[in-house]
Amino acid sequence: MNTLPEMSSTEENYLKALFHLTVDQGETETGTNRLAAHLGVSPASANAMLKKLKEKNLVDYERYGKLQLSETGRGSALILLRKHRLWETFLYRHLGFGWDEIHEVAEQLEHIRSPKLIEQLDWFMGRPRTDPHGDAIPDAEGEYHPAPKRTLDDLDMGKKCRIASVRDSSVAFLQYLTELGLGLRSEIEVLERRSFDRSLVLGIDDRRVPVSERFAQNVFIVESGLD
Amino acid sequence: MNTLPEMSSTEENYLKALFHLTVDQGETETGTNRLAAHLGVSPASANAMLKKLKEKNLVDYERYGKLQLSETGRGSALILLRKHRLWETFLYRHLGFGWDEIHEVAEQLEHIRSPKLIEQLDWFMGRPRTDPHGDAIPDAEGEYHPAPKRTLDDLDMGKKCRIASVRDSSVAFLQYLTELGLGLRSEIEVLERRSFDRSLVLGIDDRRVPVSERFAQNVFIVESGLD
DNA sequence: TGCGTTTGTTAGATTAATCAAACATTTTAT
DNA sequence: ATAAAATGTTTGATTAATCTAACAAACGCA
Ligand SMILES: [Mn+2]
Ligand SMILES: [Mn+2]
Ligand SMILES: [Mn+2]
Ligand SMILES: [Mn+2]
Repeated sequence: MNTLPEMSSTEENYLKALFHLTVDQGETETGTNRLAAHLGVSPASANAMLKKLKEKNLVDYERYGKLQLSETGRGSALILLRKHRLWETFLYRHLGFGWDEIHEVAEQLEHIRSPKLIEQLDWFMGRPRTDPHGDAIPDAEGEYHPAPKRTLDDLDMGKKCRIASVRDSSVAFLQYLTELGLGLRSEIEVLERRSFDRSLVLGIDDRRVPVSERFAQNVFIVESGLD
Repeated sequence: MNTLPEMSSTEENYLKALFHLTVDQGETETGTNRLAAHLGVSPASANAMLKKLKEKNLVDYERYGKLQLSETGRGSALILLRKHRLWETFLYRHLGFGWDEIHEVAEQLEHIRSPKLIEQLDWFMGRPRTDPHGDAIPDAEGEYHPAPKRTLDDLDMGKKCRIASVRDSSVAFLQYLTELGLGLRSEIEVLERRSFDRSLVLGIDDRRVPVSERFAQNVFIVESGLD
C-alpha cells in the first residue's frame, strides 16, 4: 500500500500544471520551459522542482529529456482537479459567487487537506458531474471523462445552443461574457456568419450581438436539445 | 487608509496564539517561551517572528519585555477567529462533521484569503452567533462578546442545563464526551454531588453517569430556561 | 555537416521559517 | 545582596522555494 506521499501546495501546483500541459491538451509530454512559463516561475525553479518530483516518482523525466506525469503523479493531479472543481461548484451554487470569481478562490481551497471534507462536499451538492465552467469533475475513484468539446465556431447557422464552458477562462474573457449578458447555460443562436472574416452575429435574448471568430473559438457549447 | 498588511499563514498563527494567551485568558500580556510552547516551536523561532511582527506593528514588544497584541494585531486575530469559527460551524451544520473533527480542518480553512468568501459563508448560514463549541463568533466589524462562562461544576444540585462549550477542546476530551452520549446542547441534570471528592452523578437521558470534578470543570453550560 | 537558435541545467544568492546551542538578562529565593 | 533558576536572545545552520546569470545540450535548417 504505497501511501500517497505528503506534498506541499507548491508541488501540487506543479503537478496540476503538468496535467494541463499534457493530458488536458491531448499532448503526451512537455518541457521545462513551457512548465515554467505556465506557472510564472523561472526555468531554473521548474528544473529544481522537477528533480524533486522525479525523486518522489511523480514525474517521468530524464536530464535534457521530455517530461510527463507518472501514473501516481496523474492520480494526484486528478484528485487536485476534483477538489478544485468541487469547490468552484460550491462557490457558484451556494455562495453566490460569479462565474469569473470562483477560480481564484478555488486555487486556494484545492490545497486543503481533508479527504472527508471533499467527500462530504461532493455529497452535499448531490455529486455534481460538471463544474460551473462546464468541465467534468473526476469522481472519487479518479475516473475522469472529459466531454468532447464543440465550439461556437463550428455550429451551423440558424442552430441554437447553450454555453457549456470556455477555452480561455481568464478573468478578462469571463468579464467580457458577463458584459454581453452571457453566462453558463445561456442560450445562443447563430444568426449570421460573415465568410469574409468568419465573424458571427449571435442572437441573445432578442438582441443581435456581433462577435469575432476568435471569440467563437473560445466558447464551448452544447447544441440545444442534445443535453 | 492603512490597508492591512499581507500576512503569511505562519504569521497569522502567531497572532492567534497571542490572542489565546492574552485576551482570551483574561491576561494582559505573555512571554516568548509561553508563546513558543503554545505553537510547538522553539523559543528562538518565536523570538525571530516577534521581531518581524513588531516591525509590522502587530505586537507591542520590547527586548526582554512583556508582549501583547497591538490594536491592529488584535483586529487581525479577531478576523482569523471569525473565519475559524464560521468554518467550524459550516463543517458541523452542513457537512456532517463531528464535534471533535471540525477544529483541525478549520485550522487550514481559516487561512483562505477571500473577504467575499467569509461574508457569503456567514450569510449562507444565517449569521450564526456561536460556533459548535459554543464560542462566540466575532462579527464582520470585529465586535466580539464572549459569553460569561459557567461550568457544570458550579451548577446547583437538581438543576438542569445544556452543554454550551468546553474548556479543554482536545480530541481526547471531545471523544470522551461523545462516548458518554454527550454533545453540544445535550441536556444534563446534576443528580448527586459527593462532598468527599466533589465528583458528580449526572442524569443523561435517564442514565446515571458518574464524572469527576475535573470533568465538571471542563464543561461550560447554560442553565435550562435561560437560553 | 555544421552553426545558430531554442531549450534545459548549473552555480550561487536570497527569503521565510525553522532548529540547537551558546549566551544574556531578569526574577526568585535564600 | 547574591546565587540559582527561569526566561529571553543571538548565532550559525538547515530546508523549501525562488531568482539571475552563466553554461551545456539538442534541434533544425541551410
Ligand atoms: Mn478553475
Ligand atoms: Mn472550472
Ligand atoms: Mn477550533
Ligand atoms: Mn470552536
